[in-house]
Amino acid sequence: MAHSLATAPTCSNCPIRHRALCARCDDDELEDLNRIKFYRTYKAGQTIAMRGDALDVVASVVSGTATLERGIEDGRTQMVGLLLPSDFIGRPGRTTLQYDVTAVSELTLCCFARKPFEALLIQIPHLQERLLEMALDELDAARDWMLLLGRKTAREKIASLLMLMAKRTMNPDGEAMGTTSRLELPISRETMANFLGLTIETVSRQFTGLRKDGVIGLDGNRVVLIPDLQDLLVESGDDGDGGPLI
Amino acid sequence: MAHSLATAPTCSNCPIRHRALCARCDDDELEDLNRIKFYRTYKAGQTIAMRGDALDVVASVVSGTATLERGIEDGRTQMVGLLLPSDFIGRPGRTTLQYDVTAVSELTLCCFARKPFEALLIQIPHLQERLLEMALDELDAARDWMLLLGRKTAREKIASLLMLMAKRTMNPDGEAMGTTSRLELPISRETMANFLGLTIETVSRQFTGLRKDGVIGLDGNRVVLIPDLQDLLVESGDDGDGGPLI
DNA sequence: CGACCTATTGATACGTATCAACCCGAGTGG
DNA sequence: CCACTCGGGTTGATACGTATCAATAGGTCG
Repeated sequence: MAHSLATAPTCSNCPIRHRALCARCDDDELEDLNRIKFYRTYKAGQTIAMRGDALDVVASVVSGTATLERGIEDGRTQMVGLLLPSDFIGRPGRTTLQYDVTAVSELTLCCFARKPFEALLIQIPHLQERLLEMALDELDAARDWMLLLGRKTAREKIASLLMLMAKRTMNPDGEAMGTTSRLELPISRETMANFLGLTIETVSRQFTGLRKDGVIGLDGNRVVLIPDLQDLLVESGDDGDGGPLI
Repeated sequence: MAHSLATAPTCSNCPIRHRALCARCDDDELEDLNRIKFYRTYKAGQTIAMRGDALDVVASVVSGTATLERGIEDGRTQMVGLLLPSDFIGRPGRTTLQYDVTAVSELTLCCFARKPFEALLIQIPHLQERLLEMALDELDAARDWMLLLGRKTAREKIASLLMLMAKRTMNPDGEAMGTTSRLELPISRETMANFLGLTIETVSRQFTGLRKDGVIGLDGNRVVLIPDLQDLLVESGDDGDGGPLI
């Protein structure tokens, strides 16, 4: 299971201080959170919690990547969320978990017991405001994903996923047009397939298709080279105007 | 465009008083909301707002049905939300709309100008709490829909949609097992197709398939008879345990 | 009555799933 | 050091499900 970190970093130099749940909190409020927080770490591939489990802690992702998944009996599963640093796990007012949560890389969580957390939520409006904002952002992302799942072709799905990761990974204006971007994939082909509502084989075929057409280059299994982001954007089926896929 | 109601009903006998945004508000808080609210009505088929429009009002659905849709240039569209009475339109802190909103039946909205609404949101914690709860519920619904779009067959999709509507429409324990349930569809085949990520033809074929197999009966285009809800549940691919699709 | 809209049904095409073989790099143990 | 295995990935042949194109039916409205 999870083991605690040797030393608990302080909130003030926390890497997700300004993007996570606590983004709007002032120093006093941060101190309230600090008193009840504790860390947990997980290894890649480890199950964090399963659907139906009692939900007695909520947490923020500090570092690493986790997935939210939903499945049916016969084995089919669909990923419904990708949790990156600063994302939040759990929901106040609900006592059981709705999804399977899995670490896909080494993962560190900043945890709070649910009861005291809910108390703080009432006490600190900044917390509630930020949580609302984050929930609405996730809702937008989920809805964009619905368009992808319902209406896009396999090739468009892959291109969309690559665009999504590229936008999140790369420095905002780092790679200008003309420059080849280098994208390190944080997830396996199987995870991508679950994310996109495809099979592993189809994912693999689309990768080779995009490579043969010169849209991307491959350097091993986990590195994608993107000569021209605009080309990839066209393949994704999205229009440029701050379209879907935040 | 929209025309105002002749008389503005009072909040206290509002049909969505206890399920909408204002569910947790006490009488004083309700009065604050009441002062800034106004009604708008739309006809079936009418466009309420389009993606990119300035979002200067937010609203609750009082009666009728509306849809939230997202599209790509080439004409493909995917419905990302079905708005029923008590559901909320718009989000605080954002000034432009992300989706196309359309009335699919005669529709009445209880509207608030965004600015004064955001002020009330800070002033009335009950409002913020409820909005958070509703956003998280919608997020769960969106994620369940992702499983449907990504992994279910056409037949399962139709069965799931019918189960969803049946659960929302029928009185909780009204139709017990053994009784044939009667379900009036609020949406056309085309709307269903957009919702499920299918074409009209496929929707139609699945309806006749389910009918030939005795899972449902059809009485005209808009009425479905369900001899045994359990049979339909099996077809939907969901397990019984308070599964997906609220 | 004809025009029109929604829904149904049929024939066929196409995209992705499925089943199966193979490749490759990393461990592992003889 | 090499043979072995194992997991992840790629590639191929084929099946199946849904989209597409096209024609028809039924209802409503002018």
